[in-house]
Amino acid sequence: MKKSIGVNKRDNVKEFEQADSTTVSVDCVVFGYDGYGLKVLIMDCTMPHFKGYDSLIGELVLKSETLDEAAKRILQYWTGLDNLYLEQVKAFSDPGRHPLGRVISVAYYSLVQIDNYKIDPQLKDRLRWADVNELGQMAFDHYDILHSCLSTLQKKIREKPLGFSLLPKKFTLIQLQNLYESILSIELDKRNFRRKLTNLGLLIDLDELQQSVNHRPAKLYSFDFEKYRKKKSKGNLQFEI
Amino acid sequence: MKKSIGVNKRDNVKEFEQADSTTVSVDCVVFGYDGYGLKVLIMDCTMPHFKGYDSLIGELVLKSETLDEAAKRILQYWTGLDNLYLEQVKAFSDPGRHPLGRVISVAYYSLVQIDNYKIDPQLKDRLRWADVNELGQMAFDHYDILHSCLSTLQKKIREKPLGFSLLPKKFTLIQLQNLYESILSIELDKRNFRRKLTNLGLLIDLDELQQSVNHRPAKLYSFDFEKYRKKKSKGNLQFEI
DNA sequence: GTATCTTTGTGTCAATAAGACACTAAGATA
DNA sequence: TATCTTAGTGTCTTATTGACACAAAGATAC
Repeated sequence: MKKSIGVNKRDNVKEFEQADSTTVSVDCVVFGYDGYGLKVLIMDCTMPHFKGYDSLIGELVLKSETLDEAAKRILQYWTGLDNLYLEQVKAFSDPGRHPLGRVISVAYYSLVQIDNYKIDPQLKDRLRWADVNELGQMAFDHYDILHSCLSTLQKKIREKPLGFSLLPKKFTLIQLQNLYESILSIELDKRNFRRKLTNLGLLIDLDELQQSVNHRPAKLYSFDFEKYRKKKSKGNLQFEI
Repeated sequence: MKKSIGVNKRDNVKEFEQADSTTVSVDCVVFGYDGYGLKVLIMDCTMPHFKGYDSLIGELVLKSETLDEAAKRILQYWTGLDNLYLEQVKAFSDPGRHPLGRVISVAYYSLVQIDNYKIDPQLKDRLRWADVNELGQMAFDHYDILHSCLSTLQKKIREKPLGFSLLPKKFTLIQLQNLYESILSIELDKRNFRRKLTNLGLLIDLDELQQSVNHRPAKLYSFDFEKYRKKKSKGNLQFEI
């Protein structure tokens, strides 16, 4: 092995200027939950190579912005929503992943309260909520990106209170349980689940009942984000489901 | 909000061709453990802006390779080592992070058995093992990158058998415990730690004793990676420390 | 070869957490 | 008022975690 130069490229300003340059994009997996299953916001791809294929929401990154800022901008543009939970997952970099040339894409996922959100009418022929399990082949490597984000979500939702970003502010314990069951594809015991949740001490009992159901209405709760932050900063908390 | 175009940039070939392009690099946090503390392989930065600063091992990414390939190439170049544990952590993208222009850097960390590895004599005036805690200001945003990788390591080492990639193939239980204690900055109970490890059933008792210690020598073990893979694929395993 | 030194290696009990399990209570509707 | 549907609750068993102290093995010095 030769160390012929003894400097790495970064050290060398000239080599830097001649460096391979790349296009960078952000692709965003927008998850939503409608009470029945986990949904993803899917776009109809119009690019010639993948015309008609399902794709994620994504755009190229500008030189002047961070990736987080790009992801926020893209979400704002396509959903009109702001202040969503947003997390970087992984960079995808197969040189052949984009038919027009080298594009490295950084994947994010984000969580939306699906009930509070209506797809912009101007975009409604290009955007739809798809069931996670219904999606097969997609444009680019978006299927891989989606499933990579899904496994990250499955892991993180057990360690952090992400589930509450997918539910309405007021929710029932059964809705919460169903959410976990459908995201994790497991069954949970109702009583043990409730014991765990109430022992956490982070749910606020709103003393309100569910409306317009044709059976016994369930009690409504909300999640105490403030208390969660406090407990977490004091270090005496491990949220785990 | 205007949806004036109704297509995102990716769909549009012309816009793609005019897109902002970026330089992408990989920075690698190479962790090692010498029996006393967690070490990082540090390079002496020669770039004018950061002359003499500590930096991580990094290079620009080529157009023809994936990020994983770039990371492997960089590690191979600087350490001569191959087949190291390697994991992508996060992309760093502050537009001002590199003084020569826009460079997005993707951080990796990797694990080295420090005893099996000698720094190439040709590089030994530029490379050194530094104690994680001794490092302060570094070139670029490498201090942030280092600590981001460190927290990922701290989390992952409790869920996956990464510790064994930092130890010699034959190790004692006390070495293993010390490793966990110094990476996690916690104290562990000797008996409880051993109970947990032996209950995992993944250690091979080599029926050998430590050599050249001036006290009672400890028994040597090795980790049964094969059994780990089997158990993991059958799903009846949660490695957790 | 005996004494001393250093580090290794081991077991139990109490407290806490997790898992399994079935019926009554509440409100809606006919 | 009866019936339907879903909500909400408690106990027992088993598994896991945490706290804790001393004898055993080999190295070394005399």
